[in-house]
Amino acid sequence: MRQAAWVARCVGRGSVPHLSPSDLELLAAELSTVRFSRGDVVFVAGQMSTAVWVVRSGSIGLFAGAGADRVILSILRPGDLDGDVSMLLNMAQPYSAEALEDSICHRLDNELFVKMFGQHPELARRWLTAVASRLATSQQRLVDLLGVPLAQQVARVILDEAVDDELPYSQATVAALLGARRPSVNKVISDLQRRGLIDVGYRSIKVIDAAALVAQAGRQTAART
Amino acid sequence: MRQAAWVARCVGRGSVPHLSPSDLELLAAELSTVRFSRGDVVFVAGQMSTAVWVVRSGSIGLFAGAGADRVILSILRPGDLDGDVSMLLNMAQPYSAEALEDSICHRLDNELFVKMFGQHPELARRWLTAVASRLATSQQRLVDLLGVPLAQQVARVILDEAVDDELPYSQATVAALLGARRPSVNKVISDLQRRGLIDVGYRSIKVIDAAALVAQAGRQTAART
DNA sequence: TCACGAGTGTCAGGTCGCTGACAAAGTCGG
DNA sequence: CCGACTTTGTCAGCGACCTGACACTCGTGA
Repeated sequence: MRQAAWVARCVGRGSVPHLSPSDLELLAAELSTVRFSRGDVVFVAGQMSTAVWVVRSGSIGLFAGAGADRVILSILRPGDLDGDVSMLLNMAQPYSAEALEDSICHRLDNELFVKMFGQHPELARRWLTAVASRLATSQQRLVDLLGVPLAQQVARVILDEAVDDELPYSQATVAALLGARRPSVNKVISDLQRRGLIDVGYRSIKVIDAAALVAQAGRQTAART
Repeated sequence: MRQAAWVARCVGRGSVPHLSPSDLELLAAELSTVRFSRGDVVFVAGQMSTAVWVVRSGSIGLFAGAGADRVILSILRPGDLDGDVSMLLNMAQPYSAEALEDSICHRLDNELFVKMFGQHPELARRWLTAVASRLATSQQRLVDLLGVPLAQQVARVILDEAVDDELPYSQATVAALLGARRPSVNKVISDLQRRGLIDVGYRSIKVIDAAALVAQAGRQTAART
């Protein structure tokens, strides 16, 4: 029950509208909760999606490619959902999903998801907002990576992905986020540590001097013609 | 009138549902048509979006960054729409839009757009599909660019953006699509031409041997764990 | 039809990031 | 508390891509 309310809150972050008690019952009936340990696979690329996932805690990485060229498209955090797009477009999952930390997710069967959002326009609107927000994020990622030296890419990804000024991922994970190689990323990270901008631990990066990191990231504030 | 029907067809490509005659009247009342010459600016990054644009003909490039680091996030083609995301998220335009060819666009004021889609659920659903489709495309672009050698990136972009086996853009534009520099891209293109895969002209690339280009692009067919 | 701007072709030199490898340090289950 | 595994730190060599430049060709508008 409480889970259903939480899902309703999270779809379309920041918005406030609630579900009615009857909605909650409807949701809770089909809503299942699944725990994943770090490294567990949530779904695999190439399969048709049968359910929509909502992250409750932890973080889930979306992986594309294989072997050394495996790349992380995005990291899902609590409140994020996935599987809806490939369901909507009736396509196979274009990426695999894997827990980057011990995580808890909710699973909604496709049919239920569609029914729910078909019946409740204001919920559908928040869904639309959620998808739009992911699109904006994905495009921002393109801007952050295209034609930018690795030192800046690393700074940007640290700033973007850090929660409470901490990044609980291995440097190999950071490299996969950038489509770069671990030794190259390590060189940048070591340099940032020596300069006192971050603190590096085992599978952990902590932000010490956020302002300096922002300078390092060197984002354009405005894009002039 | 005919314009309004066209917009209804295009939102959410491939779907067939029509608007009712009254919808058409409603749309046509506020729908304006604007012509752009190559190089004309449609909207500028940093501004709040006041309207949603639908491309009727030609192509519109979405640019981020400034000067030599200007990068193309996406190329809008007939049927594509833009401006809706930043309206929905109530944010400033994160990129500028500029005509890459002589183009014709339709403009819908935000208010009308919201009203239309609020009143017509099946239209709203196709809008959702359109946004989801753009998200999938944006993510595919990340996969196509991250950690991939330039020779493959160029082949992929030619295959993806070509219409009728032709790409009517300058090599500088192709370079901006990749976040790479023109001389580097030119080297790859010259090589492809020498090998007979493409034909290069003034502001034009034609695909000759699509199969060989696909091989050159070297995309992973499936992503294994 | 001529001049100018836009686009293409090319190059030498420099730098950045990759390759492949190895040692050292941290973590965790048994 | 030990051994296996994961993660970090580092390096030399190399290749890919960038920098900045210049000549040449193609359109286009006066």
